[in-house]
Amino acid sequence: MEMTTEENGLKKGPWTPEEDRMLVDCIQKHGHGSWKELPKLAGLNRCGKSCRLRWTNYLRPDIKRGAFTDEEERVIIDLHAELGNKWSVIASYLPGRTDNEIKNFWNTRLKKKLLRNGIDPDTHMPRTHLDTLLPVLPQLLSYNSSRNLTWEGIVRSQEDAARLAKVLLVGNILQLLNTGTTSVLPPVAMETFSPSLGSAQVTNRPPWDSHMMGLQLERFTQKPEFDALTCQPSFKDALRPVFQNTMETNNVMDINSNKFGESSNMYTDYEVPDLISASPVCLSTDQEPDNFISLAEFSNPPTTSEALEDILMDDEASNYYWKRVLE
DNA sequence: AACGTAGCCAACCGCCTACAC
DNA sequence: CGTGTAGGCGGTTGGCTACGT
Repeated sequence: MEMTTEENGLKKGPWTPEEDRMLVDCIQKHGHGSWKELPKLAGLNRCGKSCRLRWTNYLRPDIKRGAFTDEEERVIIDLHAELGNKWSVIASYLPGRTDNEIKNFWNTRLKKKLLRNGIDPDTHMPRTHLDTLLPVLPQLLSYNSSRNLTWEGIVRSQEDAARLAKVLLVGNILQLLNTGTTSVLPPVAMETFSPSLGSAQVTNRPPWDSHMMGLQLERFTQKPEFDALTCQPSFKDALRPVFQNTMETNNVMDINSNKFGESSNMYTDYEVPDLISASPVCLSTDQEPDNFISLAEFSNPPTTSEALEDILMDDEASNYYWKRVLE
């Protein structure tokens, strides 16, 4: 690898084992009180900043090497949802991991994983339905066009479309209640609709990771009786029965508490699922990518998407709640 | 075998903040 | 209070490697 040298004569680029040894020796002898003075003390032709970075990100004895565990992954996702790109703060919750390492892990893997799961990595909220549906549109089209649709099939597709519209609307209502903005992706797996849509090999997941779902529900339940935007009675009353069970059974983070991270089990109370397969018919076990999760994982513990499914699948209940919502 | 591409990660860059003077 | 400097932080780059064509 080519060695680069700055105009001031200081070396840049990758560190050699010899340089590493000199730096470690020096810090063990003298500590690193002044990073500016350290290179001279160590006999290194590097700037203090470079030495500090090398030490903190690579040579420090308490650095934890190796792949991130699932637990660490969950912590990072949840902390990022709370803190954003505060890598140094996030690193403080993960002993032995550096901010740089976490940042790289986030940018190269977690971000993509969340995107695949339909979650916007910046907001930790579901991506827009267009973002989500467009990638699978060709599959949906090719699947349906590959069949000779009978009238029954056509009607079925219409039903699918109606169900999809309902899901989108529920998602938008939820987001409106929570953030005052709309545009949200369909929060349930495609197989919810019908086999005609469910056969598409699409990366589905619950609408939000469990943690965020907890926040959503918490906010949801703490909404004032009247909607702040419309000064009308909130939709929550109409929807509350649907979520009651979920709210009672799920552990949710107390967003009013500043004790984030103090609970020893707060990261084990829920799972951040990966992806679920769109259709057991379509995907055999050995075909499933490792980032897919089973439907069983998806449905336990109960989530809002289950509640949504209840709305959608139970026609009587559906009619009742939708009547309430639309009134 | 050669080439192209994507993923990964160490290291650098530039900006911000705290602090000393 | 203004200025200079060191340290810290997040964003970005560039090289290495693995994999696909």
